[in-house]
Amino acid sequence: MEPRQGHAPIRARPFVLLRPVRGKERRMPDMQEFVPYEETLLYRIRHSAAHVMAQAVREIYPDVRFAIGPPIENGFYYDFDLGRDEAGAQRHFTEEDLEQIEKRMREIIKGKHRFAYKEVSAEEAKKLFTGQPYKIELIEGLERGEVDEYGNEVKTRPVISTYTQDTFEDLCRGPHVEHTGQIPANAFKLLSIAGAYWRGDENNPQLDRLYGTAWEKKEDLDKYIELLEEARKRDHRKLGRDLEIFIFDDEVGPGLPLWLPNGGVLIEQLEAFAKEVEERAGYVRVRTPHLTKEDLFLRSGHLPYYAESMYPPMELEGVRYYVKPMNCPMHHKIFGSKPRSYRDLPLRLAEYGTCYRFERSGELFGLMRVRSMQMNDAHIYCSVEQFEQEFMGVIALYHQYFKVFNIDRYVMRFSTHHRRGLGKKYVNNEDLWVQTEEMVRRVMTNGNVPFVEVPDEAAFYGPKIDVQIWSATGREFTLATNQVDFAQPPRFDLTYVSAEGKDETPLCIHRAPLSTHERMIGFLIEHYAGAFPAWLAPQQVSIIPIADRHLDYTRQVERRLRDAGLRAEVNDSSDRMGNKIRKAQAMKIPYMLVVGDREMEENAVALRMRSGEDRGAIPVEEFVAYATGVVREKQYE
RNA sequence: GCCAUCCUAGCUCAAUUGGCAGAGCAGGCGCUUCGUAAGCGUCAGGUUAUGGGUUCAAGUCCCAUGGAUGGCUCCA
Repeated sequence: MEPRQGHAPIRARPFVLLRPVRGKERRMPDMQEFVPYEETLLYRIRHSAAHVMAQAVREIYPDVRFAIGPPIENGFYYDFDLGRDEAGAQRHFTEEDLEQIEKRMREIIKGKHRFAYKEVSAEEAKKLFTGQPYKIELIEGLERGEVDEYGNEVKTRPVISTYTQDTFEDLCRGPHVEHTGQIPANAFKLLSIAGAYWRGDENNPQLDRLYGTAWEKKEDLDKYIELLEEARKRDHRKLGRDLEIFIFDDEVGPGLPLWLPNGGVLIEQLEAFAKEVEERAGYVRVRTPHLTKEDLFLRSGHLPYYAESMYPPMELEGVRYYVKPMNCPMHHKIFGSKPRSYRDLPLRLAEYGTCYRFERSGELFGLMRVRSMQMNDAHIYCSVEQFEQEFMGVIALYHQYFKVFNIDRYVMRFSTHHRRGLGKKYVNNEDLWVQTEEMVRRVMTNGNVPFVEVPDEAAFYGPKIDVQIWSATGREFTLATNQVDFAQPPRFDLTYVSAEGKDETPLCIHRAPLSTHERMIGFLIEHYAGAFPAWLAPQQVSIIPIADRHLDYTRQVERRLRDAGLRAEVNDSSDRMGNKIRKAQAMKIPYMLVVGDREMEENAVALRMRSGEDRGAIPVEEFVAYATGVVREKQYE
């Protein structure tokens, strides 16, 4: 996969990058780059552009109230509260405002106004920002020395400072460029208007956020715009439709994908692969229903924590049933279905389970975030002594899969609990949290697996290792997950008899290395830009007769390839050869076999690769051996 | 769910800003039988997302609903 961005200095230290500041700030780290973003010129340019934008906004909306305006990856934003109009309705920016603001920003830049730094006392600061409630709140936070502008805790009491350029003074710790003239007037652009909650809390008022991008020079801006366009072409939502992999239908409902035949092939191939790998790794397959009684989810502890993301229950003969949002409780039931001995452990129950989760409408995102999904799920029941080996076994599976898919742009995130969530987001047993987290930390460290630790991202029943990936358009998702569960086995009274003849409670590892079909395929479409390796490609071979007299022969070739297990089809349309090739290319079919008089004569086919490479005529049997080999070995050409 | 924007044929997009809904690609049919990314012709395809309103007249203006997109929030 191409680096998403190779030309901009970005934050390098994962701990800085992935600090839990939410949203856009989290990004794929580039391990090659060691200059902290905060220390780059680009950071100053973007930060300064945000201030200039704020000044321009105030000139249009004099009674605007300012929130915060930091540099971010690729640009900057500023949050504003435009107040209410005469009718009492909240005012918002319009598209025309954007143009006007951008124009005004260029004028301010031309003025070469100095950015003047000033330290102030909290008292002075509050006086300076009279009538600016958000700034006052920030100052009070700084005064108490508790939180920074994002609401994150800080250790030391910071200095309160302001920067002034031209007529505009803003609460700010910098740094900035020396004067507005150092912001390249032709290398920035305002991008969009968005709503954003004050301090990222949906219970707070929603502000108007203006996003902009800024670069050191125009060519960088142009490159960035081009990059965005390239990303759009790679977007699985576009490719999914063009390549006829899946659709969404209004009448079916949002977040409920319909898999077209091509998508069906992808699913079948992934499942066959998973089955093969899991069987070798000692998993056994189970199958469980889509529905269960409410009691099961009360027992598992899901209902009190996650009822909001579950579809509402249906009541039948006085009993409430839920569509399952996960498979674990049923697997627990299978574990508990008979007495277990330590000799049964580890027991690895696998199922590509079909789950339904109610995601709020605005949270849906193509295949990456859906309401119906099929998980590459399994639950491993093991003793504490077996934990390390089992946990590492799962990490090894990840690596095995990722190697086959050539996935290398990811971050393993160690998601731990946070004290403030105990009893709410998390099972209330801090000792067990600390203990299992230490266990995972040790296992990962011993196994030499790089990871970043992020507090307050755990599952409600235990810590986990998530594999974080980025969509073509830059959104972060958890692809695979490997979770420790110390809470559910006791809730289900799961036990096994130890060698000493005592009842012990097993640990449970929840794992989904291949994610869900939805997210995995969404990711793979973008990862391969639709050009799947042959083993996954919905159609592997397009057989192209040059003229109708070659039709019979191509049908024989088709028969031979299908017998060999290849997904091949003759293009028998009245198109000319060139157009048949063009259509096969558009569908990103790995192999095109052109057949004319010469090939027919020699029982051969002329092999054209998806890359455009012409490999010339080869015997049919040679192609069969070659293609089946590539498929068998899951090679990516 | 919240804020903003958008919704015209399967896809990509037009329609002189309130005055006869159109093109390319894709599809059907016919002709063409061709050597590595677009052969020619022809036909069909639409209650302009849905419902209501304003108007002599609505794809265009207003309201509601649905869906999508960019963010925010959320993400077991």
